[in-house]
Amino acid sequence: MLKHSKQRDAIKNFLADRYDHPTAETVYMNIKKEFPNISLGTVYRNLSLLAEIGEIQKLSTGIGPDRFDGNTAPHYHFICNCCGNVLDLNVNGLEHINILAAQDFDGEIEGHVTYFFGKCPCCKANGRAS
Amino acid sequence: MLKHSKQRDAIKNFLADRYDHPTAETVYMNIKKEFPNISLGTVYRNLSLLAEIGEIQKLSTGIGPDRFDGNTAPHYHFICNCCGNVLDLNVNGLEHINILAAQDFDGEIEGHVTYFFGKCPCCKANGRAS
DNA sequence: GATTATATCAGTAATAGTTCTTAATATTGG
DNA sequence: CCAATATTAAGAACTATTACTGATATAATC
Repeated sequence: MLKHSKQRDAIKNFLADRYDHPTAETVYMNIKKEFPNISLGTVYRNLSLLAEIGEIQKLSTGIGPDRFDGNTAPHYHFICNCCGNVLDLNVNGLEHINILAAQDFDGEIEGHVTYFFGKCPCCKANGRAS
Repeated sequence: MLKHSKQRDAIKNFLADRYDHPTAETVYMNIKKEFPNISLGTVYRNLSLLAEIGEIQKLSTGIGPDRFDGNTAPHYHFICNCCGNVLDLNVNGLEHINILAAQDFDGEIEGHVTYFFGKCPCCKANGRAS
């Protein structure tokens, strides 16, 4: 049974307003402005809980700490090899790749996770190296 | 300047013979049979080094520790939601998804990482739940 | 509204996975 | 063979995350 909590609300609302996929640490630092006594453990617990019930998305990019996304609409993510920023990426026509994957596979494909890597618009414009 | 090392060779050869994507810990346990004094740090350092120069692949699935794959030929990976095993998956027609991703994107897509999730053939056959 | 059950909390300790440091050893170019 | 230096083993340190604790907040029941 799930009880209401101000801390959890604040975490969810904070993520809903951002598009930069903050880490647990960043969420913690920011929620602290509103709840000076909140603990990092509470932030982690609620982020995990929210991700589990599908109200936020957890991004495990393999580079640094996990990141969180308040946007639950289906979309993909791009990670800049150069500056490390994580950007939203709308990619059409990728829905079918589960079917492609299932072609020669005896198990059951239920979903996939894809991260794109490269140079973000900013780093590309400034000629920075990957 | 890269010097030759027996330990690194052993790690690379070990991975070349396996198709189960072992973790650093598993590599360590096995190499220990041949080099009883090898240290876990050495295993980690060489795995990172080998991945960096492209002689093995590092898999950061977001679930548990990183895994390593001696097969450098392009292929995808499947993670069983049920038993956690990581399987190789050959998926045709996925080469173009970088182009799809680049469509509405001002940066530069250099690559992607995709993990498929679901029920492996074994868990499916045994009717296990995800 | 008071009572009760329990989910959540803050604070902190503990863990997992990985990287770093150090002094000794192994490899290679000259 | 010798000097230069990459690599090693051992263990400390570090980062990210989870677990434990007793206290507090929330919601259901009386």
